[in-house]
Order: sequence, then C-alpha cells, then structure tokens
Amino acid sequence: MSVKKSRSPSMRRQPQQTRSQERVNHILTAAEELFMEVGYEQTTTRAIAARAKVAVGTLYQFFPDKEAILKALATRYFQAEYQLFAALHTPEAESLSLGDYVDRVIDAFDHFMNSQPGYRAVYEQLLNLMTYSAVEAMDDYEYRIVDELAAFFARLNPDLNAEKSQTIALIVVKVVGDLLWLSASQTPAQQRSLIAETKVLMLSYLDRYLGDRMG
Amino acid sequence: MSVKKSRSPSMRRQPQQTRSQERVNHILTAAEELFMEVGYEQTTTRAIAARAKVAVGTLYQFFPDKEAILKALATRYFQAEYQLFAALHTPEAESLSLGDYVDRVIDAFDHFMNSQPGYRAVYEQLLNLMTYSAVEAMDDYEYRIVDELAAFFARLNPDLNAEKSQTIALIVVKVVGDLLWLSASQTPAQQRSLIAETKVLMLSYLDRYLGDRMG
DNA sequence: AATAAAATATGAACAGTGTTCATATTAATA
DNA sequence: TATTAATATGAACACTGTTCATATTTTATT
Repeated sequence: MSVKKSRSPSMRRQPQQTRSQERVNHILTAAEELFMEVGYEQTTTRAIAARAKVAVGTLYQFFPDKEAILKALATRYFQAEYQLFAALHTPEAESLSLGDYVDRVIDAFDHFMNSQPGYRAVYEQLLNLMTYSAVEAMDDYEYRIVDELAAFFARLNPDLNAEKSQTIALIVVKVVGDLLWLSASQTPAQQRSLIAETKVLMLSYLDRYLGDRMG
Repeated sequence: MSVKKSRSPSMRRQPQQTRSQERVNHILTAAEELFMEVGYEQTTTRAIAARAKVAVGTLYQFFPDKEAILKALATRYFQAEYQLFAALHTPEAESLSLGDYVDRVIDAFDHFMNSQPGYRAVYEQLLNLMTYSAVEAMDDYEYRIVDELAAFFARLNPDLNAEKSQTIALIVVKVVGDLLWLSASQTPAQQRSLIAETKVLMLSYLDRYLGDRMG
C-alpha cells in the first residue's frame, strides 16, 4: 500500500527511444483494459505488466506508482473533454438561444461519456483517489473549464462580476457533471428523462442570469 | 486485498453479552477516529484493533471485513440524515413559501454536514466503495429520502405524475448533496456564496413545478 | 463449589499486495 | 570490436486484510 507522497511527477523517466514509447503505450492500454474488466483496486501491477508483456520493474521505470498509471489515462480523457468544451464555446455559440445552447452542451457531453468506452471506468476510479480536498484534486482541466465558462457567461452578461460568474460556472460544471454521471448508471428510459430534466434545471437557472441576453 | 463478495451480512455475530456490546462500540469509535485522522485506506485493521485495545481476530468476529466497519459507521449518519429530512417534511412544511422551504432545507443540511465532525470523513470514504453502479449502491436511506420527497412534491402539485416527481426528487437530492459536499471543501467566503447560489438554483428549478402552489 | 460445555478472544501464520534494487541485457559510442 | 551508458528484469522486501487453531473467559450442570 502506497504512502501519501507530497507531489510525485507523473512520469519517472521520459521514454527516449521509440521502443520505450511503444512500451508505455502497451502498459497504458493493458492497464485501461484491466481497469475496465475488474476495476482499479482489483487490478494488480503484476497483471498490468503481464498483459503488457513486460516485467513489473519496467512499469516502475515509467510510472512512480500505480496511481500514476490511472492519472495518465485520466489525463487523456480530460484533454478530450476540455477540447469538447472549447469546441462548444466558440464566439458563435454566444449568439445561440439559451435553449439551444443548453441542449447542445448537455447532449454533447452526454454523448461523449457514452461513446468513450474506457471513460467511465477510469473516471470512476479516479474519483476515489481524489478524496482529500476535492478542490486541490480537481484537475487542471476542470479548473480551466470552469474559468473559461465563467468568462463565457461574463461576456454574455457584463453585469456579472468575476466572483459571481465564477460561482455560476462552478455550479453548472459540477451539477451537469454529477447528473450525467448519475444518468450513466440508469436504465435507458430513466436516462432520457434524467437528461431532459437536467436541461430544464440548467435552463431555469441560467435564465435568471442570461435570459435577456440569449434569446 | 478483499475479493468482491456477493452479499456479506453487516455483522458476523450479534454481540450477545454486554461486554461485547461495549467492544463493538470501542471498535467503531476507534475506527472512526482513525478514518478521520489518516483516511480509510491508510487505516490498518491492526491499527483499529490496537486503538480499541482488542486483537485483530476480535474485529473479524463482529465484522466480516474492513468495509463492514465503514458501513456500520455510515449507517449511523444516514439514519441521522434521514431523520433530519423527515423533520423538515412534516405536513406543516407544505404551507411554507417556496423560498422559505428551500432556505430551511438547505440551511439545515448545510448545518448537519458541518456540525457532525466524523460525517465528512466517513461519507467521503463511503463514496469510494460505492463505485459500481451508483444506483445499486445508493443506500436505502437515500432511496427513502428520494421517494418521500417525490411524494411531498406530488402532494403539492397533483399534476405531477409519479415518474416525473420521482425524477425531480432525484435531481434535487443529488444536486443539493453534491453542492453541499463541494462547499465543504471551500473557504468560508466561497462556501457562503456557493450555498446562496445553490438556493437560487433550487428555487429557479422548483418554481417551475411548485411555483403556484407554494407562495 | 467444582466441573463440563459453550462462547468468546487471541495473535501467529497465510496469501497476496505495491514497490525496490542488485543484476542481466540491450543499445550507443569510441 | 570494446567500452560505456541506458534499459529491462524478477526475486526479495515490507506491509496488507484475513483466517483459524489455540487459550481464555463465561455460562450451565452436577
């Protein structure tokens, strides 16, 4: 069992040879497969090494510990998630009606979560490691999404001060993330009504602040 | 590392002698202290036994595994949480204005979370064990709260069918829980504005369904 | 009160984990 | 080709949750 480390680098040694690059990828895909099959806790570093056709020691040459492997996988998904957000918040998006905006964003993230097979398994386990102080643990990418969403809101309604738009953005990101996450573990019918209701929730809320700016 | 068990009873043997009753309590308080001090994962069954002045084996005489100890602690908090909910949803509550109702409920749960010192540490770690299928893991108490809240809403607005009021209740419980949880890890100033904003969110949303029934 | 039987407590032993590090192997350089 | 640096290996280590034969304590019986 690993002891809390102050701040370990995500990689122990940058792979310099192309052969090593491949090995790192093998390790990551092997780990992702196993995390999806039996979960993070039940996945053994020995099992990862075995599936990647590598010795345990090799694993620790690239990753300081088991947690770092999960984080490396999570980073890939967070990057994709951020890019999805960015693509949805171009200047053109500011001229949408509020209803269309909410529809687009929630449908897009819903689709993202369901289309990426490994996303759920990785994200689920990542939450477990982010125990102490959710703020500190909140990944850089989620921070950036909140910041940029706050700026997006402030642009639409300049009456919102920085603090207020930040709080609104934080609530939107957290609530939508939470409800989409919840919907993922429901029957398709429940899933549909939950997502429809999430849109109602966001629409009702944002209408207070952006109602007269966005259709 | 424990293997997934199909469905283990929460207790291995009911303590029949008063001496055993005390021991179980000693074990639980020792475990709670340690979970708060170093977290669930870092807490060793040996450490729990040592602090409770008991042998490791004794621990396993009452609890099938480490997880059961956490669950026993969690049950205490869930019961208290349910009773808080029940106290807030008496027939008299139906005659409150929507604003007063939201204020009361959110303030009460906010106070509950901050006044119970062990609640956060236990709940945080409990979330980690509820990985697979949040629905199945959702404790009986939370289920009951959603059900009764749905009934409360349906009583206020009989136009809401069972399915709809259930979805609304689920969203309210999840969102309020999530945002209060988030606020717990913020600075006092952020905490205040986040809670105020949570009220705005709930008010905006519930107004759609209960606006003409509750003030 | 003494004894037998049942209930309860104990902690060394077990099987398994994440991680390390002296050693062997491979690649780069001279 | 010989030398040196980089990389790969897996047995060994420290520690974990859990068990179970044994010792102790309580209860029941004589």
